[in-house]
Amino acid sequence: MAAARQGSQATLPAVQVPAVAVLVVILTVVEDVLKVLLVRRSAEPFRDYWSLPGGLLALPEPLDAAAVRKLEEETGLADVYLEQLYTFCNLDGRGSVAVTYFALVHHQRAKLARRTDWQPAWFPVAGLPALAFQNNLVIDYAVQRLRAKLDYSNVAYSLLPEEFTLSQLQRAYEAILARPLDKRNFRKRMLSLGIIAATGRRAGEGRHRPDQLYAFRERRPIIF
Amino acid sequence: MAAARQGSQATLPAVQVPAVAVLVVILTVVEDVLKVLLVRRSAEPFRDYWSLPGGLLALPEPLDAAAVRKLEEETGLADVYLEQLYTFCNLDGRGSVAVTYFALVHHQRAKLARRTDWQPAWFPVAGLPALAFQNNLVIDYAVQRLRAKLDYSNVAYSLLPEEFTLSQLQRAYEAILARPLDKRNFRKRMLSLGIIAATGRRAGEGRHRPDQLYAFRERRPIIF
DNA sequence: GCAAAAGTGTTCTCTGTACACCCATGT
DNA sequence: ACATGGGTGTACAGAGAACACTTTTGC
Repeated sequence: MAAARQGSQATLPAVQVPAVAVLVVILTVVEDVLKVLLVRRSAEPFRDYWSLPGGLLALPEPLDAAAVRKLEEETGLADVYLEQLYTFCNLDGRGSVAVTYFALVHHQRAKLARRTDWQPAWFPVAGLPALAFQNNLVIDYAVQRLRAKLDYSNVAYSLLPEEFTLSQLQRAYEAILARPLDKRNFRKRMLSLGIIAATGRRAGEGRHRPDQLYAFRERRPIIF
Repeated sequence: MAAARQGSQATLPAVQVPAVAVLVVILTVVEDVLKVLLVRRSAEPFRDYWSLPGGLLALPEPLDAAAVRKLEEETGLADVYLEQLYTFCNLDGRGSVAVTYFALVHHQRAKLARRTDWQPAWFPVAGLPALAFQNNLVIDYAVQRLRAKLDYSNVAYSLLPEEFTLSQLQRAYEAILARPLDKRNFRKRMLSLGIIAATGRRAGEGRHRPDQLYAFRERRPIIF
């Protein structure tokens, strides 16, 4: 590979050295619907389009740190599941490199930034409008990855409150996978994996039998 | 994320805008040993250390194209399995972003570039010396990914010749996984997956019973 | 005939899936 | 009493893992 001749900065630096963007797909489940956090662009290009939160990487900040910071700026959260997703090329049609991440947050803990410009908001993943910079591609990829990961990891811990009922957990899974799950099989599997444990407390809400509360044994990523 | 103020290019461009490197982990199996292609560096930093082939991304070349080109430059091969691996940050201690790929080649088809400098060579993955730019990390990651993928995809097609025996295939799997496999279970699984088919020809080599030759039905990536 | 590698089946365990009814509470 | 959601068990099918001997060839 020819080294990018960085000595000759004068001529066309934007054409020789690609810009590096960091994008974060922040997902949550609100009322049994999988949603993604988007910000409304207040500048060109794509002014007034919605897009994923992110921006150009400025040294000396490391990639992961930039993703964590962006997540924190939009939601106020730092201690959530976050992983690198994929690195896209030329989403903007100008040769930039976009390193993408995806994060899972509990929507009640997330306090969305309040701004006059670049305001963030939650959007149902199903039925998104066309987004800036082909961000739809990135979101599809993130959802695909999340669906796969639900099956062999405990990442859902990052979507739910500390304590939750098995029904809540199941509804979160169903919202993400977009298909119904069998109640008995779901409970059997969750319990046999040993990743959750009953807390002993009960949630008595609604006019029905009160239900057992559970918590994840580990609030950090575990691969089965 | 603060936009990297690209207007002020004059001062310290190398500090503000990260360099983007593309690295390719080219793996093969030679005589039942998993090997990786490394090139001997002929310039600072890390002169005379071995490192993964790669270089800085120069626009307008897209990321994937750079990886394909690099692979072709080193091995002469273009039609092999190649996928993006992960994007590392700061492997060089100077804040660069390294987008890494991994490729699988059949070592007899690969014609290594012959040069006086930056000469490539195959190295057994087990027992590598310390490489330039923490490249050992990248190789470990690639091997991990390859091991996982063997289990649920047909990527091995890219490691073997057009026709091969089931014993050859099994030895390739064993070399990569670094553990012995049961012959009967291996054959049963490979055949029941329907990804390979007997060609009808036999390989009569050596002083033993001649064996059936097989070929992958599809020489392109398939996920089970 | 012997050395070398090819080829071949059965059993068991575990996991995933399909499936329907009773229970505890609030109103 | 009834409406609402919580909670529970069994049976079947398919996949993976363990395991040993016979066959065909070259020498």
